[in-house]
Order: sequence, then structure tokens, then C-alpha cells
Amino acid sequence: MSEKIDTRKQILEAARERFMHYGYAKTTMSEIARDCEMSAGNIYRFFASKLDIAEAMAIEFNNESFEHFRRISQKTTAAPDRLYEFFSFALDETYKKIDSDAKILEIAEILRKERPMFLNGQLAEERVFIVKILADGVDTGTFRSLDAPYITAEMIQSALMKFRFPQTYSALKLDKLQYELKGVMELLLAGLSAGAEIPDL
Amino acid sequence: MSEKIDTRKQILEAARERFMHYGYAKTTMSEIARDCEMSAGNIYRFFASKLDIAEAMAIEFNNESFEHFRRISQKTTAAPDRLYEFFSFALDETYKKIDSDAKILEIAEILRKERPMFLNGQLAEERVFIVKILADGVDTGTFRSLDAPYITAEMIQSALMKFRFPQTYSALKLDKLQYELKGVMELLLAGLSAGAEIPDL
DNA sequence: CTATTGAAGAATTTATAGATTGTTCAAACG
DNA sequence: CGTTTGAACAATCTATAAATTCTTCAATAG
Repeated sequence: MSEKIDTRKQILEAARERFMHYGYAKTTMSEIARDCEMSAGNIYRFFASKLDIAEAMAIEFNNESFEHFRRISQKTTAAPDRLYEFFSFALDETYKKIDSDAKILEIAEILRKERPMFLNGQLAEERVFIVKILADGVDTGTFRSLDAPYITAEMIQSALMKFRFPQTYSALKLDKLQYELKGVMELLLAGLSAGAEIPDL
Repeated sequence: MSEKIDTRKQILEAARERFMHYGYAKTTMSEIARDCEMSAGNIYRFFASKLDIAEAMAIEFNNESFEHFRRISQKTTAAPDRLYEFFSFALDETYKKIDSDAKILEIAEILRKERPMFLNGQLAEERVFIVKILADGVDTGTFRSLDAPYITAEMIQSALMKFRFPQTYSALKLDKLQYELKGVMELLLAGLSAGAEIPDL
């Protein structure tokens, strides 16, 4: 029973090393299988496809970030600071990963194309943390009351999309991106502030 | 003297028809030249390259939109309404064009890749109108005072980037995009409102 | 002298045959 | 029985030669 889980982990580990070293496209199922001392066909008892291995990797990968996200969302600092820290951390983290390992970008790109719903799922998971920060801010009176915090969280993500996906960085360096993020975040936080007047569109 | 300008227009018109009918890649310089009853080499007296023809087309194309942008920015309606109308119009217009002519997307894609600075230039031109709306809003007391309206305009563009470029639509339908745009715009306008408190990040 | 051409070169695209690879599954194995 | 294999197949990628196409520019025309 735990045998199966171990084998799965072993495949995932072998794939990670190959993907990171040679890239997703240049890694073959046979190579991964050889590393695990099994046949290529046998991998399919654990993963439905090569793409599913990449997806499983990305999930593991993101779980580390999610831990950070959770920690940030549960801090006792002011809600605006937490929201800023949240996206600031996300930007730094993504930028760092991309910068150090070009192979990661390849996998991100492939998942975006072949599994567009996967990214939506990730965003939805993050939204939980944003909603928590929003709720805290409303409770402490820092933010105005929101009649749909979940939707507000969606809108915040939408406005900060540019800083979450390398494809939209548009060749800007990290410091320029950080500067822009700060500017947009100031606008959004002002919009959430207790004194802000909601327009009637 | 006007001879040259006419020939330029003629080339542009011939190219437009070909590009729209067969696409940019499938149109050859010889074909455009033949339509104008000249040799391919001669086109280069008017355009430095095939790409420059596409760029000139895009400029003409956008000039129509710019007229609308100018008109909207000069309206006498409330500044928030103008800002919303501005981006709402931009979204509808771009979506409509893409939807009706797939060939336009091809050219947009190519310009984005080969002439990244061109898009920046277009955004900068639009910013002038946004700055005007912001200034009006500040004057009438609808918006809080801004110590750097030009930068604020940049931030607004950054936050609404998703709704300007088809590549970032992420397969959403127009009504869903409009809904999201409205939500983000409400947040931004609240952030610009006179009562909004600017956070200290 | 300017305007235009068309041949020539460099760069890119197309076509395609051959090899590789992802995936399936009947048969062998334990 | 459940596991694992390796042959088989379809799909994809690679290599490369041929053909197109963009661009330049010396020669020509007016």
C-alpha cells in the first residue's frame, strides 16, 4: 500500500532531476523509467501521462509557496501590510525561480497551454488566503465593509495578474516590477480603505 | 512630392487587403508589389521592411481608436464615468476586432514579438488621455489629489493590462471580461476617491 | 539626376523521409 | 490473482534538402 506511494515519489523525484537538468521536452519516459529501474510502460500505473508528472511536480512545488502564503495571511501585522507582503513575496519567489532555472519556465509554459484549468485552480487556492486577509481588515476597521470578499479577492488577483505570470513581465527587471507592484497595491489598498467611496457604475 | 505619399498609401492599402484576406505570413512582398504594378524592390523606397508595413497599418488602425479615446477624455461627464468608459470602450473595441478578424490577432502577435517598444509607445499615447481624466477628477474634487498623475495613470494601465491584450484574456468571453473589468475599475476608482486613505508601504 | 528594375544573396519556410517518443495492451511473470 | 514487461502503433520530433521569400544593390530607364 505504502509501496505504491513510495514508487510514485521515486518516479516524481527521478523526473524532477531530469526535468531540471535537461528540460521537460528532452526528458523521455524511458529515461525516467531507467532511473527507477522499471519499464516505461509501468510508469503509467502511477501517472496517466508525462504531463501529469509535470503537474504533480508543480503541485509539490507550489505547496511550499502555499505554506508561506498561509503564514503571511495568519500574521498579526496590519491587513494592508499582509496583502502587500503576500504579492510581494509571490513576485520575488516566482522571479527568483525563473531567473535561476530556465527549465521551470518551460514547464510553466507547457502547463499553461495544456492544462489551463490547473492555473485557475492554483489561483482559487490562493484566494482563500486573500479572503482571510480581507476579512481581518474589515474586522479591525482598516478596510471598508465588503459585500462579496471572495469577488473582491478575484478582482485584486486580476489587477495584479501582471506580477504573477512570467509571460506578462514584459522583459521588466525585478526592481521595476517591484516598483510597479507597490504602486498598484497602493491604489488597491486605498480602494479598500474605510474612507473610500464606491463609485456607481 | 505628393506622388510619394500617394504611392505609400497605395502600398498600405494593397497590403491591408492582402493581410486581412490571407494573413501577414502568407502575403508576399511580390504580391503587394504586383497589386501596385511595381517591383518588389521598389516597395523598399517607401517601407524599410515588411514589418514596417504592418506597423504603419497598426498605427492607422489605432488612430481611429485614439479619436474615440480623445472624445471620451474630453466629455463633460464625471471623471470616474469617463475612466470606466475609456477602458470599457477599449475592451469592446479590441474584442470585437479580434473576434471578427483572426488575421488581426496574427499581426498583433507579430508586433508584440518583433516590436515590443511599439506597444509601449501606444500605451504612452493613451496615458495622455488618462492623465487628463485624472486631472479633471482632481479639479472637481471627485478624486483625491495626486502627487504624480502620470505615474498613477501607469498604475491604472498596469492593473487593467489583462483587459487590453488578447493574449491575457485567457479564453474568457466578452461578458465575463466586462464583468471583471467593472469590478477592478470599482476598486481603482474607490482608491482614487477623495475619501480614500493612502497606505504607507 | 531620380526612379525603377530584376538578378543575387541571405534568411526563412516548406516538404518529407527517418527516427524518436508517448502510450497501449496482450502476454509473461511472480 | 495483481505486477511488470516489451513489442506495437500512432503521434511527434529531427534532419535536411528544396523552394520561397525578404532584402540589397548594381545596372537600367526615363
